Amino acid sequence: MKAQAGDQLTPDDLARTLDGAGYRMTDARRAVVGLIASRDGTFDTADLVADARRRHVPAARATIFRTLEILAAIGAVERLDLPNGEHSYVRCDTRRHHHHLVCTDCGRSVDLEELGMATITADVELRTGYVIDRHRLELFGLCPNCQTRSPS
Amino acid sequence: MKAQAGDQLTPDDLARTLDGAGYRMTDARRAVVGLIASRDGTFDTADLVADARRRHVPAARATIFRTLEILAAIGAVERLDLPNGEHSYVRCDTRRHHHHLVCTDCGRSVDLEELGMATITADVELRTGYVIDRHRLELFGLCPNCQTRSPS
DNA sequence: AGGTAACTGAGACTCAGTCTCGACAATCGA
DNA sequence: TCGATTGTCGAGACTGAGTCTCAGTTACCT
Repeated sequence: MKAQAGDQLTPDDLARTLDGAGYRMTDARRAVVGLIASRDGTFDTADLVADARRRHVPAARATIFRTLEILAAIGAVERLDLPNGEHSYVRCDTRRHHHHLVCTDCGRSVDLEELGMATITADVELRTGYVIDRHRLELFGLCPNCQTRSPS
Repeated sequence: MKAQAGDQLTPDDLARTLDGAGYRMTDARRAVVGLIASRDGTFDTADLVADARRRHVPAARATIFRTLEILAAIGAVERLDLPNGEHSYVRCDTRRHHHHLVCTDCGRSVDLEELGMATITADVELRTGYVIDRHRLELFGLCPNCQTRSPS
């Protein structure tokens, strides 16, 4: 795993993206972005709220929700639905269309581009007559680390 | 689409399945199954609760939640996460592994089997070292009906 | 520097989903 | 057929994620 927090979603990288999308760069948003950047794998809003309190970061609960919404809108973060029904978020290391492969043990996630879904959706459109305009694909399993650690 | 309510999830078909899985067949469950059978496309718990009240069906809110949980466990129903973040359910017309193609307009859904995901997950396993044990794939678009009705 | 619209924090609010618990009923063995 | 057992039910309290409101603050444009 050489993907340290850093290739994406550094505070100033984000600042530029936010700015480009017409959002203001505020202390609170910088703070939330900082919290996310220091997170590894999937996280949920409760995690961030707890982090904020623990580290005395100035970001109220509502602000964390609002900021996540914006980050999701600009594709810096994505909302996942875990197999157990819970919601969580992941940082996205690319802004292009992609999918996530999530470790069900440690929550660490890998971005996957170009999985050949276009072929599949085209085929389904032919078979069903639907016009498909979006899909959700999430893969779950054990990362190499957790495979060795928990030999179940 | 010739899949009328009926090839699956008729009350007595369900009764057999429930029984086979060690669950009791009760009036309340029969009632909930009836509500679901008369539903078309995706629906959520609020829909069923409203249906139950309207039709004076004896099934309390908690019971509807509990029954849906069981039906999901035996694969008669599946929980979806709509693009807008809401949860909903669909009847499953097959008990085998499959995916859903949902119309974002009317909510009608088609079951899709065998989309070639095995190839994709095998490829991803090779590339990432993860062991993938489950995935979630949902397709969204407009059904043939809604395409002609809403030419947006 | 000043004006303005966007943003923030605090906390009230909503509502899906869960839990509790006493009453009830499906199933099984006799 | 009749209890006993144990799963299930209804009603309503409870929980917690997510939203909303509103008065005060702040980033940004000029």
